[in-house]
Amino acid sequence: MTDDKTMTMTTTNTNNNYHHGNLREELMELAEKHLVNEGIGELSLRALAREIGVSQTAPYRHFKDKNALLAALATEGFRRFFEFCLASEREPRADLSLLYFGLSYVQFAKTHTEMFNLMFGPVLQPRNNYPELFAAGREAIYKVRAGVERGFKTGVLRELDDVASMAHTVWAAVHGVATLMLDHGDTYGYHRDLDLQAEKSLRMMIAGLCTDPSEISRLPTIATTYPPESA
Amino acid sequence: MTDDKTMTMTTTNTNNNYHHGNLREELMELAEKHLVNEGIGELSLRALAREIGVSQTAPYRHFKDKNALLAALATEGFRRFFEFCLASEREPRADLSLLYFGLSYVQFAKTHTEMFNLMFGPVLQPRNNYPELFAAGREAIYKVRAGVERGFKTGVLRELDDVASMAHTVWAAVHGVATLMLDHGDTYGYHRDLDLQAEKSLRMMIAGLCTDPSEISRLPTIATTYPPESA
DNA sequence: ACTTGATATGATCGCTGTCAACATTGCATC
DNA sequence: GATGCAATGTTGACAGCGATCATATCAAGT
Repeated sequence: MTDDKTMTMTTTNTNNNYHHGNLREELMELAEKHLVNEGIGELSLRALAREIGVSQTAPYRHFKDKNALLAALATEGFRRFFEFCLASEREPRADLSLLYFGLSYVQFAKTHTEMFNLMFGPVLQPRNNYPELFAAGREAIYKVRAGVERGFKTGVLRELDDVASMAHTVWAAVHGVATLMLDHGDTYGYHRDLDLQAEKSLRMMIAGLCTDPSEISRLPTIATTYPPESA
Repeated sequence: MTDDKTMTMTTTNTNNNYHHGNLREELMELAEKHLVNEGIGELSLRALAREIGVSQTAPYRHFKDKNALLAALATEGFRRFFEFCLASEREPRADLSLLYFGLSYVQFAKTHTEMFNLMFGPVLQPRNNYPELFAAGREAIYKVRAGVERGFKTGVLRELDDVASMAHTVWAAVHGVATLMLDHGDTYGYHRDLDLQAEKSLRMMIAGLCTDPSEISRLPTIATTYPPESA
């Protein structure tokens, strides 16, 4: 659309039109904007280059191919996601912490849908070629694992199985609620409060893993007000 | 590859090379084959037409665009899936029936990965333009709903919430286990038995919704032998 | 001043979905 | 049996895409 090549530069720019000087970052920024607005299907390296005002092959100096850019984007997305979850990690009660993590997960999926699909969907699978992205995914799992371990130590979680297995279960519950909301939101859809439903499902499943299930049902639903205020 | 236009015809063919006579069905069959073997990314209408030996725009006589063919494919996929779940519906105990449904779901996702992603993934979303596909999705939900209702009537499921809400929860659990297996199989991956893990997670979550949780843990794991023999 | 390495360019290939105009066929109707 | 029409398939073209190549330009270190 905007066909101007007028100084879209940001930093490290020595006012030179041949070398852009900051292409990689700018590509990432713009790519994310397009990802958010138009979705992954409409994201094209050529369009990005065109919009930035650079030749269509310039991006290939910074990313081996399209997927490499997407992988970098997804890795950055995980960084955002971890910030997004900080509040839930601060909760001292392990069962509530897991619930809050789940709510964060669902909220993130809802507010960053395309990014979520990119991070957790099948596009960048398998992850052999993206070690950073792979590591980010593992880090996410370890967060749940830590929550489960804490739940064991404090006695709020039933030790139905080993830590890894129960962490997998919690993750599956959380992941299921989130993806179901995205992938089948309109199948359930209309006239149903999906946020509230998501929270109810999360509570039911997590409560089933707790020594005192009633505890997690005690406090009022907070789907609409979560996360507290940060992020 | 095979550049021959030599009699790939099947039925209703009056030995005429201009009108193929059975193009729609043949497109679907071949498309599914490609979907299974190469994945959705490599599926191209042109390639299909080429392979069948018909002009590259012929498919558009039968499908408005590529997504329309994918939608038809997904709808057919649901039909297969329902057959795949028949055994689980025959189980009289509601809790076990839900567990078996979950196992079917996971097995289907594992053995028909690309189809599963097409059916339940974000590619064909929203479903406003695919009423048949939409209806198929609803039908799937109703099956879970029926299982939950049965669980209520026979008293094996705790009435933690209304039928719709608990059906959503069960579906989320099942969906989560399956998609987690696909989307993050290699993140968890290596040296873990994903089938067994999936079953364990399903059991834990469903047991949490049962009046007698121990019951569902009693019988031995069957992940590797499910479904029984049919399909 | 000269080399070197990083970066951007333009041309090009093969692929895709889609469209408009045209050709062929089968079937229903006269 | 001839005619007309709707369904079906063809031809040719267009624009957009990812990707690769040899080449041009620049910045910085020697």
